[in-house]
Amino acid sequence: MTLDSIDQRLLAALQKDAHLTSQELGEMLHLSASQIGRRRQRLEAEGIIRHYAARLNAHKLGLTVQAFVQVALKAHGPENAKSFARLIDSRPEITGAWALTGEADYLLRVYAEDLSALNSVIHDVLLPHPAVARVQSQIVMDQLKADAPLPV
Amino acid sequence: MTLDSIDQRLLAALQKDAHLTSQELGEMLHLSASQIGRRRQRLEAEGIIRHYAARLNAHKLGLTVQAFVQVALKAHGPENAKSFARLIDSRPEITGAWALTGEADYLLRVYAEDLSALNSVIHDVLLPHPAVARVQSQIVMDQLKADAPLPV
DNA sequence: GGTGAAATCTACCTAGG
DNA sequence: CCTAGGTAGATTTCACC
Repeated sequence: MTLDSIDQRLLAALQKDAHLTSQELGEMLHLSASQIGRRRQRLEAEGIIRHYAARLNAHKLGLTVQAFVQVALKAHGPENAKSFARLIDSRPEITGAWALTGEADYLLRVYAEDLSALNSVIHDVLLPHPAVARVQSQIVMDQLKADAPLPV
Repeated sequence: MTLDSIDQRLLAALQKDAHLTSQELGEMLHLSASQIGRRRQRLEAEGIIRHYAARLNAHKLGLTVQAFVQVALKAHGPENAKSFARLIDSRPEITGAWALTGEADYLLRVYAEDLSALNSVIHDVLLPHPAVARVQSQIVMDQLKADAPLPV
């Protein structure tokens, strides 16, 4: 359960490149490949490593517009919240959604092919939903850092 | 360069689980393992697949607080922006940073062990920086969706 | 689309503190 | 008793056909 310094460096390395072999990791961390494999299995079994994922280049997929959308709901009841959560789940272009403290209820991270597609998400998906009171979107002009590894 | 339906399903699958073997993917997509391997290599070479990364459980790492911080800079010059970008780069607890249209200049995604650690980032890291005019933080109360796969 | 050599993973075994 | 290192069989990848 407790992570020693080798676990921490192992997690840092696997967050940068999940395809590093136990051999390579062993050389980096001065440990045998078999021990690396055992530690990795333990970290997976404990759920500290949730899964391994391919990271794609959004621009090369044609997703040239990225935006954050703040959404306020009409009433703060569990009914509205559940209905809104189902909407979020159903839209693949919404890749992140968080309930926040403060004035706006939710923050959404949205990818779109162009500005018109982004506006379509706002006007044809979010605003027509009965639980949604108002939305405000801000377009990403520059991405200084994105989905960086968690500090370990 | 252009993606057919198999490429799209391949990318969707690899975003969910980067450790799927060519054999398994071939069975899912009704294609031979060698063809899957070739397509994967092509997608990597074209940069559509940027890399493979382990995804960790923030809570199990002790990072129980997550927040979004809006930052306004004092002046809109390249000097201030560069200096601020260096600050962002140097802080591992800031895992995302975007320059946005609208009133606030930047949106930061921050992980911290507790509220006091989050406040330390705001008061000891961000506010003392000469380029920073003001910050406003909103804590994540509920994560409906996080780092979902890109739509392909 | 298929094949085979090389690399990799994983379960098991042994040694040392 | 727990952690580290080594080994063999099964699996996977990848260059070639």
